[in-house]
Amino acid sequence: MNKTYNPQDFEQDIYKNWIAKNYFGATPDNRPSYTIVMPPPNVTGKAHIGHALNNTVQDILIRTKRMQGYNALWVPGTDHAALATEAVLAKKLKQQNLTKEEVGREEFLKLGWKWYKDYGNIIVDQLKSLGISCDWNRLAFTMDENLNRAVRHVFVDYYNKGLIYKGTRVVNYCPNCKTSISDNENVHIDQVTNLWYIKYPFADGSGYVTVATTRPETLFGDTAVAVNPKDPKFKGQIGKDLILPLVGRKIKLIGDEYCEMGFGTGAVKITPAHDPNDYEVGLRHKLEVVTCIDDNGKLMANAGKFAGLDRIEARPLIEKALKEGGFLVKKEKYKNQVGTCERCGAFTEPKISSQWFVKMKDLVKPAISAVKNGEIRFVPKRFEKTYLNWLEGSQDWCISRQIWLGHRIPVYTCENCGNVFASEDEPKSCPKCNGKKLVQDNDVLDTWFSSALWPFSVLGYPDKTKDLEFYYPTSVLVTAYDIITFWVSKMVFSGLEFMKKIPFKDVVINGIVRDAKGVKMSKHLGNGIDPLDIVAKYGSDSLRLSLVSGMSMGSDIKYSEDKAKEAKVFINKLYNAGKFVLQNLEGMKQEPLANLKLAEKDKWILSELDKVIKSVNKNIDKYTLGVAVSNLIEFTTGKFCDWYIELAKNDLYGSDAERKHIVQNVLLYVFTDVLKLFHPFIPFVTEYIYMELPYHEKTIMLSAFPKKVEAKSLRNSFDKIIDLIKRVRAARAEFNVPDNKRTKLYIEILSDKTLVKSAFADIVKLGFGTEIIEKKTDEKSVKIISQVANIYIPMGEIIDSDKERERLEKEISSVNFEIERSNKMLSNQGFISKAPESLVANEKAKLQKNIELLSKLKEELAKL
RNA sequence: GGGAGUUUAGCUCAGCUGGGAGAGCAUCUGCCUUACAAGCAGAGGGUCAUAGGUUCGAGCCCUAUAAUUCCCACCA
Repeated sequence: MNKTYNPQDFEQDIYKNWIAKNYFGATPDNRPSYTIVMPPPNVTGKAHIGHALNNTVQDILIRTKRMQGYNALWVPGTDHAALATEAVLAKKLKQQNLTKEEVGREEFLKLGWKWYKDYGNIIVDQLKSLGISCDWNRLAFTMDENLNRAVRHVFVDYYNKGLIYKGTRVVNYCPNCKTSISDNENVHIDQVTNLWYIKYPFADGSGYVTVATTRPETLFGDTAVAVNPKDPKFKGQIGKDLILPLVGRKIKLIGDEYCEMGFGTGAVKITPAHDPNDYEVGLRHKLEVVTCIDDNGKLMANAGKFAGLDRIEARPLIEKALKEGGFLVKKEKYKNQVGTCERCGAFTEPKISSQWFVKMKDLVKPAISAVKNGEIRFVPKRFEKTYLNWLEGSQDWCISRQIWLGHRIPVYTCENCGNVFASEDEPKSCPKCNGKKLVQDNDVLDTWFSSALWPFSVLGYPDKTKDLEFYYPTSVLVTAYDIITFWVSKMVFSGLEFMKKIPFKDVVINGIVRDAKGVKMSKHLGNGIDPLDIVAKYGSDSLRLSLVSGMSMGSDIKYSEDKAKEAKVFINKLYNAGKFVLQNLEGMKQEPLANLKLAEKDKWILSELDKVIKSVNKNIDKYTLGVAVSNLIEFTTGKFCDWYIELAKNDLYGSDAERKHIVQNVLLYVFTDVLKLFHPFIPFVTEYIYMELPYHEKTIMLSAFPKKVEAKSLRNSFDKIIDLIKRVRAARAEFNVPDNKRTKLYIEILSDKTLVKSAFADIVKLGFGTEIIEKKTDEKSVKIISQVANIYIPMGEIIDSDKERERLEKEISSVNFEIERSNKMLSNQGFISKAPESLVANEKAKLQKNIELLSKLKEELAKL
C-alpha cells in the first residue's frame, strides 16, 4: 500500500479489471434474481451530479445484493431524446444556412445517427468513472433495433385494440421547435403582463360588452363572447350579435357556465383555435374555429394589417389600434402564468391540431390499483400521492411529435384504396387491396413512448426471452421525483398491459441535488458542479460517499465541494486504519473466532461490529442508505479506530504471543467486515485495501456481505473500562494537564475485579499514565469515581483545591439532577403502572447507582 | 386554486414502534503519542418554528398558525 491515500492511483485500474473479469455481467441461473434497469440518460448529454446520485444509489443496492448472493443484474442504457437532439442538429444546419427540409428526411436521419454515434459514448464513459457496476454488455439505447421492434409491436397492439386514435385537440405547440409538446414539457412560468379591457359593441348599437384579456392578439380568432347564463348583468342579452373590434366580423354573445360570475368583467372572449377551454366552449356551442396564428407564431392574413407580425411583437400595435378605435377601456398590470417550451424556452401556443392519442381510461385503472393494493411500493410512501393524483386525473396521452428523429409512427395509408393501417414490420403492400403505394405517417412518437417499455424492452421484449422470464419484474426502480408522473406511471401501465405483471416492486425516489444555497443546479445559472471534476480532485469514492452520507430518500441535497472534501478525510482515515492493520499482521495465522480465547475488549469490538452489521443490513433493505453509512462511519472511527486499534497496540507490541495472535485475528476479522460493509458505498478503496489483506478472495465485490459476527457470548462489559478511561482523560483536561505529561495512576477497584485488572495496561496507555498501582494514595490527587473503580491521579502542585472542589461540586449537581429526575419518574403512579417493566426496572437501577455515586462524591468533597 | 415537503447546535443534516437531544464542519483548550496533523484528547454551544391538544411521558402522534421550498392546475 502507498503511504498516502491517493485514489487516482488505483480507481481506474480496478475498474478496468472488474470489466475485464466481467464481474458485472449477469445471466440467468438458479440463484434468486435482483434486477434494476437504469433510468436512461440522454444519449448525447453530459453526466451531471443528479446522474451521479441516482446511479450511486442504484450501485449501492446492486452491489449489496450481489454480495448477498443474488443474481444481480443492472441494465444500463441511454435515451434518444429526439426533441433535444433534433434542436441541436437544426441549429447546426442553420449555421450552414440550411434547413432540415432542404436536407431531406432521409439525410437528416443519417445526421442524427452520426450524432448519436459520435457523442453517445461520452455519457457512458462518464458514468463508468463513477464506478458503477452495471452489465455494460447489455447497454441499451431506445433507438436500438430490438427496442424499435418493441415500440412498433406495442403501438400496433394498442392500435388494433382501439386504444390509439387520431384526434383534433388543442395541444401545446412550440413555434420555435415547430412541434407539439406534452403538458410536461410545457413549463409554466410567472410573468407580469397586462390585462386589456376591450369593448365589444352590440351590432344593434345598444351599447357594448367589456371583456378582459391577457392575449389581445388572439382577438382575430374570436368567434364568440361568453357570459354566465345566470348572470343578471347580461339578462336578455344572450344571443345578440356583437361586432368584433378591428375586424368588424359579427360574433354571438353566448351563455356558458365556463364563464365565472363576478370574475373580471363577467364576460370572456372565446377563441376556440387558440385556447383549450375556448375550444371546449366552441364544441358545446358549435362555434366556428378561426385560426389566426400560424405555426411560426406569426399572425395570419385574417389579422389584416397585422398579418405577418410575431404574435408577441404585435401586441403594442394592436393596443394602439384598439385605443384609436375607441375600443380600449383600460389596461392593468397583471400577473399570470404562461407556458414555455422546456427545451428552448419560447412561449408555447395552444394550437388546434390533429394528433395521435393513447386512450388512458382503461390503461390507468390497473396501474392505480397496483399501487393502492401495495403491489408496487413507493419509498418514501408520500410519493404515491403524486403518482395517484396524476393518474386519476390523467388526460389521453398525446404521443405524436412533428419532428423527424425518433420512432416514426407505423401507420400507413394506401394511396390506392385509402386503407389506413398499422404495421409492426415495414409493409410491402396494402393488406386490403394489395396496392403498392403506401405512405407512412409523418409524425414520430413521443420519447416517453419508448421509455415506457424500458423495463421489458431491454430484456428482449417482444420475444419471450429467458432474460425476461428470469429478471422481470425488476426489483426496484430508482429515480428522481420529477419524472414520477410521466415516466414511472407509464412504465407501470405499459408493464401491466404487455407483460401482465408490474414492472418493479419498489420505486425508490431520490431527491434533487442543489447547490450550497439550495438552488437547483442548471447550466443557465452556471451553479452546477461537474461530478467529473469532483472525481478528478477527490476520487470517485469520495464523490459517492459525499452524495449518500446524510442523505434521506426523497429529500433534496444541498451539495458543495466541501462535502467531497469531508468524505475524502474519512476515507483517508479508513485507508490508514487499513495500513495499521496490515502493518501488524506479520506472521499471522488465521483462525476462526470460535477457537480463540477472546478478551473482554475483543468481545466488546465484536459485539459492536455485530450491531453495526445488523444496522447496515436493515437500513439498506429499508433504502435508508444515509443512516446505514453514517452508522458504519460512526463504528469505524468511534469504535474501531478510536478504541480498538489503540487497545490492540498493547497486545501487538507486547510479549504475550497468544494475545498477539488473538488480536491479529480480531483486527483482521473486524476490518475485513468493515471493508465489505463499506464496499457498496466506496467500491474502489475497499477493493484496493482488501486485495492487500493476507487472506482474501479474488475480489471483494463477490465476497459474502456480512450478516452477523460468527462468535458466541458477546457481552460488552468493556464499556465500563472505556467509561473509566474517558473520565480520567476529562479530569486531566479540566486541570489543563498537557497530554505529554504522564502520571502515575492509583486505582481502587470497586467491582468487576477481573475485568478491571485485565485492563490495567490499557488504562495506563489510554489514560496517559506511567504505571498503575492498586492502592489509595496520600499524595495530593484528583479522584475519579466510576462504576467499577476509583482512580487517583497524583498531580502535586498542579492541583488547585478550589478547582477540585468546583469539579466535584459540578459532578454532584449533575448526579443530583439525575437522582431527582429518577425520583420524579418513579413517584409518578402513571409511569409505574403504564410504562414497560424493563423501563421501570432500569430507572430504579439507575437511581440506586447514582445514589451510591453521590455519597462517594460527597465523601470526597468533605475530605477537601 | 389544489397538493406535498421542510423548520433540531453558528453551518450541513441524522434522530427507530413515543421512553434521558446526536454526527460532521466551524469555535475554544491541550498534544507532532511509531495507522492517520487530512491526526489525537478534551470542552463549550439547542425553549427541537409558534400555540394548543392526546399521553404517565412528545423532537416524534393530532389540530391550528407562521416562514420557506417544490409539484400540479385552463381561471379570462
